[in-house]
Amino acid sequence: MKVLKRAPLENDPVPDLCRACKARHRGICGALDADQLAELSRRSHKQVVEAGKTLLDAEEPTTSYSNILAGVVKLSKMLPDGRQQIVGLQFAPDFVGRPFSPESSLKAEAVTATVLCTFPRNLLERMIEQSSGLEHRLYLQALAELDDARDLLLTLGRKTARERVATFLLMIARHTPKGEELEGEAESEAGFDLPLTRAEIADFLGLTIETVSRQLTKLKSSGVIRVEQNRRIRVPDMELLAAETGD
Amino acid sequence: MKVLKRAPLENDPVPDLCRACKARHRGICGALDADQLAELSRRSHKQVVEAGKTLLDAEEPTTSYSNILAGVVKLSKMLPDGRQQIVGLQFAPDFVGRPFSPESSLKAEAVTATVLCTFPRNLLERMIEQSSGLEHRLYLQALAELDDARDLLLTLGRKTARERVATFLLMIARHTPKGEELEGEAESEAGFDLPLTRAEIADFLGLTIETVSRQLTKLKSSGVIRVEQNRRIRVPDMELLAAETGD
DNA sequence: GAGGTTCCTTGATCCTGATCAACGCGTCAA
DNA sequence: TTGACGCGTTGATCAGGATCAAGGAACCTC
Repeated sequence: MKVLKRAPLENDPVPDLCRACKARHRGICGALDADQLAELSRRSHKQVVEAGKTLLDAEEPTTSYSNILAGVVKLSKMLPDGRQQIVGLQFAPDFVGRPFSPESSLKAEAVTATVLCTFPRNLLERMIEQSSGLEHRLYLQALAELDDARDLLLTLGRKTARERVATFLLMIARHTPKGEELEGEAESEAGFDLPLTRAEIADFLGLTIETVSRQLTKLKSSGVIRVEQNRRIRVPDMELLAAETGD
Repeated sequence: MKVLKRAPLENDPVPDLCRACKARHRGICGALDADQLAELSRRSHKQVVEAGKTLLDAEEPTTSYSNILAGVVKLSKMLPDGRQQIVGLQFAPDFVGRPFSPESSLKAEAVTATVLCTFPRNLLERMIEQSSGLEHRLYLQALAELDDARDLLLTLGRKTARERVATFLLMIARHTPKGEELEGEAESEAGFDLPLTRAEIADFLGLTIETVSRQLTKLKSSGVIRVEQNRRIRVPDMELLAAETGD
């Protein structure tokens, strides 16, 4: 769990792997030179966190950032009276954090068991100043997150409950890596597991638990999806699901 | 309207002003060295566009970016059946464009008469490669836009119609520069003009025209705001308005 | 195996905001 | 002057999704 205090090896066979987590920080490591990578490796640590673990808290000073190696992280905002909205979902190999702001205005929380490589905030911000490649990677991710957020805005502002649920299912299907799909698929049937509970899906889509549940039931009886043991979804025909999203 | 073909002057008294629009591209020019600024100036042109003018179109290849010098620009997305959602509002001195994507997934349109300084897309993308300072400025703006988008997600996902309208009014109030406020204010009364029509406010808030109109009427009869000639809003007590936003 | 807890589904009812419709007002052109 | 048009308001009604309520299934712990 703690840092590997290994000195940088000039002849390291895999010089672009973080030595702490033994993985390539896609989007981070690739932009660093050997010295920077060595320093980042020294001050990173790999951790496996369980579902529900808070990574960043709103109104709390941020002390560390992470890269997601596996798992799903939700970003959420809350109103004083407790109403909650999930404003983003992040998957490997996303970077988790809000650079250049002493505190995040949102909460980042592991949705599933999640593998992270974590490093100090001020180290990253120093490296950004040194390495324009690093900032470029982060900029590209911010632009991608902005695109995602605006897609979700369209969903929340203008789509019906059924369209929202279909949009969500399609999004998760697209984030399920090939090879992690479920077995035993007839023809080109797609299958995946939902990483979120019904309550979380509701908080993502601006709906209630009951509405999410009912819309899933309706999509099931329309033959668009099959649902097995709550979390497991099968989609006989992706086109059919896509036709339900409204766009 | 067209470019000023002036050679860079070493002893220019205001070297950080774009020579085309005679303004500082806040967020852009400040990050450039003298040569870059000269080139940008040469290939920029200042233009005044009227309300409704499209700056960027969804699914169309992007050929130019702009800085807003004055006015308001809306970013919107549309569903095939015509439902529309405004996913962002931009004010001076924002940069308008989506770097590193050949085409935008959204439409950018002037909401009011707007003054722009416009330059070719590929020039900017080349300068980003040369100047890490420039990319840093753009990254900061993208992060700010991301924060805005996520605030709006909370509004669309979890707030009531009344809260949404109050949130919108407060946002416009905050974007009205001091000094451009309306005259004749008793005590610390705030006043401003709405840059958007009711239909645009509705598209921003995920509501209908009628609901926006009714909620404005209700805020008026509650004494939170006064409305003069449709577009002019006065807020006797900002705290009272803020208390209506839900956060 | 009893009871608790979490997660999910389903039914009944309610209510917020959408929809449909009419009208007022200002502007512009014929 | 007249009518058309854009913009906004208001009223009547409707409906989609929220709320309230109950219960089932899986998984704990004791």
